[in-house]
Amino acid sequence: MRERTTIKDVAELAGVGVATVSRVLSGGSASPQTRERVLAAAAQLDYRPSALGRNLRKRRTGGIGLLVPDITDPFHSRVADGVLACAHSAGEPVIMGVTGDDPESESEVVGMLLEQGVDRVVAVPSGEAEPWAPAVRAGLTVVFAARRTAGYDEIPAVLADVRSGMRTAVEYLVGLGHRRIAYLGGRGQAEPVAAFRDTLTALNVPIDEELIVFGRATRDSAYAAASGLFQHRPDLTALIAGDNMLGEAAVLAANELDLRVPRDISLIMFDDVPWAELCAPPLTVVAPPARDIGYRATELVLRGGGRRTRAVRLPTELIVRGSCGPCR
Amino acid sequence: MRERTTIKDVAELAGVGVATVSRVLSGGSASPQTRERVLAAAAQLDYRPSALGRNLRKRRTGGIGLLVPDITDPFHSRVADGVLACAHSAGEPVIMGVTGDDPESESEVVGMLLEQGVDRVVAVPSGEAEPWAPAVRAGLTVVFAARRTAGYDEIPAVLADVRSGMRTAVEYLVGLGHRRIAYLGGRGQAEPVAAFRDTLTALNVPIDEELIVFGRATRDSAYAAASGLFQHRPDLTALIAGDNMLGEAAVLAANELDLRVPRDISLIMFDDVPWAELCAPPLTVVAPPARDIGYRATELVLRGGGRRTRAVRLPTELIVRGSCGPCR
DNA sequence: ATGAAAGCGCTAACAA
DNA sequence: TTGTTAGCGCTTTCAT
Repeated sequence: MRERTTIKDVAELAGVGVATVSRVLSGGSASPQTRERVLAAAAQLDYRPSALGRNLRKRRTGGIGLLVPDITDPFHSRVADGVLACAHSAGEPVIMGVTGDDPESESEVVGMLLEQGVDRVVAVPSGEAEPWAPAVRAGLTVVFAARRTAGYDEIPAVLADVRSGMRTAVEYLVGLGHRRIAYLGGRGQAEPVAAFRDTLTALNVPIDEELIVFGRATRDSAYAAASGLFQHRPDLTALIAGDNMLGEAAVLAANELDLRVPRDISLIMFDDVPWAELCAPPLTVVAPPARDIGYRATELVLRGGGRRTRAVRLPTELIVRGSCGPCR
Repeated sequence: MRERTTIKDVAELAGVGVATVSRVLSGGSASPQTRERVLAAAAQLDYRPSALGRNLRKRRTGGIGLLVPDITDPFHSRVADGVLACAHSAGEPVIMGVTGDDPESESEVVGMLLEQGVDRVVAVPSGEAEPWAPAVRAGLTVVFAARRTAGYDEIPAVLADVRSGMRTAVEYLVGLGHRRIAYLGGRGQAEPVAAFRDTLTALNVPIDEELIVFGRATRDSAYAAASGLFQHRPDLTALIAGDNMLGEAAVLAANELDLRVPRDISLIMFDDVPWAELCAPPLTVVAPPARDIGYRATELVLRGGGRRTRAVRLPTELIVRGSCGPCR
């Protein structure tokens, strides 16, 4: 790296003091003359103020931290995209880390963020509480996106309204005549299951515990769970997958077992992804506003976390395509 | 943000000078006694050295910049994942920005990186040259990933070996009896088209310029291009799509026009994505090692760009699934 | 082996 | 309006 141009160089070339340069560049008062000279010098030297020096001095690091379980997951990548977009328009750099949904790794990343002096972070948390202790102890502003973590109810969160999304989905299926509906969920997410149960109850459909199944956060585990469900319970007529990976597993398993969709089994997936339209038949989904979640979470963190905001819930949308049919 | 614990606090509590703390924490020499005391104090105060202070002092910002056109694109998200993984294991934070493949936006992001004092960047460039002028002028180490930009041949790049990938794909198709093969590419990518032409020539298949078509970087444009191709040239028997978005468009357009794959048209897509297996029929693809590209590019940038490395090409893999059949 | 002191590039008080 | 100066938290000579 070549020697960096500093404020001193600019001051020298412009024949003024460093403070004047600083003032001019941050829009402070200066005589038109001086301002001119400083600007010219800065331009000539291609000067860029060092965020390092500035932040050190201001005792606050700019920038916002972004933490997602897996950037290759289309849902999380859309959340990230929203965060990036908002941060960009606010002129804030974003420091990103992936956790793999592993609390240990999450701790590391939080530590890294702390070390970097980042004082605002948007995170899709693993759900474990411990990794966040150092962050709150250090007093940084965190906003959770898409999920929250038990024990930190005071940390604001921007979430999809899964309750209403689940209600819509289940009502749709029940309206089609289905009664033996399975829910294939991810681990550690209490809310969707609760909503699933509640809706069933509200509609007077008996809850069959065997039809509530969880996969861990790997493709194989998801596939195993879906496949197991289909094989053990051939009486099943509909399935709701809790995220796109689970949905993918369900489609794959159904294909593999020669189940016809929607004749043999109706499928609904939480999360809308490009391939949902490409499937045969195209998948009916509950679409969460992933990008908005990221965007709004970032707005919130930029505003300092919003004193009284606990959680904002963004509506989901049921997109009916071809994967659900009347109960056989 | 609460008052940060500084090296001074630790020194005070341990009853030593700040220099000693610094030394101990960075593995310098110290008497076992002192070391003990310092470590204890640091632990008690939950001290984390500020990267800000350190970097300012060392006159080099740690961290590596990452620049992709679109983080929601599965290819780029895998590249990003590779970068993140490598950076993580090297203990380097990554500052990320998206460009939307827009040179103007790219310039902005590069400027932001420069301002942050980042001195190493991995980028999937838009292809335009101007945005990179400030970066090379400032002397930062850049490594391109997946693409390069004309005019900056001295900047090392980690690429998929599209030439050989293209050769494999075309040979496979020709082996199946196809002769009217279309190529649907993205704008501004010269290499794949050239490889397409060369392979055709080498195999004595006449080149039909009408069958070489480009879409811009939007879904609509890609769809229009694919659809137009199918409609204007019903004699077409095979199509190669240059990336996953183009492939998606091709599948969609084929469905829409009731073309049966592979009976009416054989399809090969560059890039392997989860939905390729979900399609009916599953898509035959040329899989580029996206994650590796990111990983290797990061290794390279960490090594300082490798004095004499110009380009490293990683092999692709033809994955035969069900979207290609014998020529009708 | 350890501490004192000099900055790294910047901004904010304070003077002039 | 402008310049001088004192740090922000850290590492690194240079003495001790």
